[in-house]
Amino acid sequence: MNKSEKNVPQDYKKGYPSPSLQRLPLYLRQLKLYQHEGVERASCTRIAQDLGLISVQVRKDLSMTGISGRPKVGYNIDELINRIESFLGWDKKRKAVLVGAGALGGAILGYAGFVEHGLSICAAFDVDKNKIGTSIRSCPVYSIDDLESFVEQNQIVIGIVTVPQSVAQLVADKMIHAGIRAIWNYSPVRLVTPPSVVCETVQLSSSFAVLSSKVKSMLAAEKETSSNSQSKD
Amino acid sequence: MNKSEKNVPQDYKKGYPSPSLQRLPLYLRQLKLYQHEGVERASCTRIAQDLGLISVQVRKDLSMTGISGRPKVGYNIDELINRIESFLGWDKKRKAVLVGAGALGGAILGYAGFVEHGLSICAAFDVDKNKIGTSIRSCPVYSIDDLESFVEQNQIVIGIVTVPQSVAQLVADKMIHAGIRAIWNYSPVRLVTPPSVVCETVQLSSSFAVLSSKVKSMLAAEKETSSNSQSKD
DNA sequence: TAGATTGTTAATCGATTAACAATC
DNA sequence: TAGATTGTTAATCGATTAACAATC
Repeated sequence: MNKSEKNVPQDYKKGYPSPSLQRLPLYLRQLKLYQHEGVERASCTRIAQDLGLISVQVRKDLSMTGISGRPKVGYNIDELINRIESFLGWDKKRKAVLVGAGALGGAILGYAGFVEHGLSICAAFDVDKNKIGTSIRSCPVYSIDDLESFVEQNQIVIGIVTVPQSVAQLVADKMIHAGIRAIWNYSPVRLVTPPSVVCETVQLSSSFAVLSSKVKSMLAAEKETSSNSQSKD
Repeated sequence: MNKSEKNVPQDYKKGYPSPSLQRLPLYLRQLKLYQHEGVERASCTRIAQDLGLISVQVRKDLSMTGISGRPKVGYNIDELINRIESFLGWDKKRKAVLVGAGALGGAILGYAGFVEHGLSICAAFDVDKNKIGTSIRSCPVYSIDDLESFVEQNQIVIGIVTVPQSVAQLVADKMIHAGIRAIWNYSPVRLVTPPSVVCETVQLSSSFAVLSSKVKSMLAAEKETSSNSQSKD
């Protein structure tokens, strides 16, 4: 086996359907609500109802995790939570660094939810001398020059990119060179990464595009209705 | 026509495919790069190549906007940019308010990209007395008690929810009551809204779930490879 | 003209949903 | 038992991709 990995396919295993993966956190949150209420079991019917989905979809999604439920009864909530968390690897701590200690970086550092999902952001890095040496939300901010040694010494797996787009690829390259294995990219740049490094990009504007389209359709529909039955090609 | 709107369907018009809508900002960004380079025309082949897509998909997506290109030549970049922007309504200013002036709210206020997309955040609202009266990124922060009158007086269309989940529905209700027509929800709560108010939720953890799954598959594949050909059911 | 490209219809693929047997 | 539910196979739906004619 050699390190230049020629035959690593884009999908390491077979890959699970992305829409299903994206729904898992929804289930997890809902199940924790039930747990908090002291409920012990949940059926797909109930989960689906509470999340505005249909039960067969919930069942199929949950089956990814290998859970097995009991007819008429449903799933054991504690077990289901454990299954989802271990399926996503959220039961294990994954060490991460964040590069770009601006407003967006600060928001991610401050979002407690990610900690619950096993994400442990050990340090932030920036070029701004006013930030270097300080702490943001009890996370130390270091110089970008120290990124490589920090990643190596602390066996960091995940790199979070929250820098301006002009330097996003540069930062990613530094991360890759330092031995990072996964990049969570909040910049709009399509990062180039080797096949041995996975990458997931959060497109902040894509959600706004969907909202904008809905708004436009809504306003258009209203205009049409108000100018009664006056059709316009 | 009465205000209780019984027959407003979830999809006002017919609704465009969400995956296509989400790709439009990618095209827009790439086209602006070309424009910046002084290029006048772009083909789908080129756009697709630069974005890691295939040309027929780009062509189909762009056709939503009603653009027409010239065989062998491609599309006029200026025109295409205009088409995409007007298709999404990004050529018009949409007034918005943001409720929850925390770290996430601050990041959204600071993200210049949204301004370019016609989003004009006129004011932020919070309950924290230390924040009320201040400005975040030159956006004034008011008391949540002033939300309703502000929305009415300034004809605000969009409400951005960046509050903790415990109060998300409460805030949404206030927005709806004040006359907001669209909610951009950054809380993990499934907000209940009347059919006359559109809502788009940004699930921050869904992207992390996808990344986590990729990481897990990657690590599993490596383990398998290192423990050579020792298959394990 | 030849060849690159657009625009569109048809085929394919993948995800969602329906149907139904098994089960507690 | 009857009925609600799980688990799974089949059908449907929608998005992607292939094929190809039209065009500059």
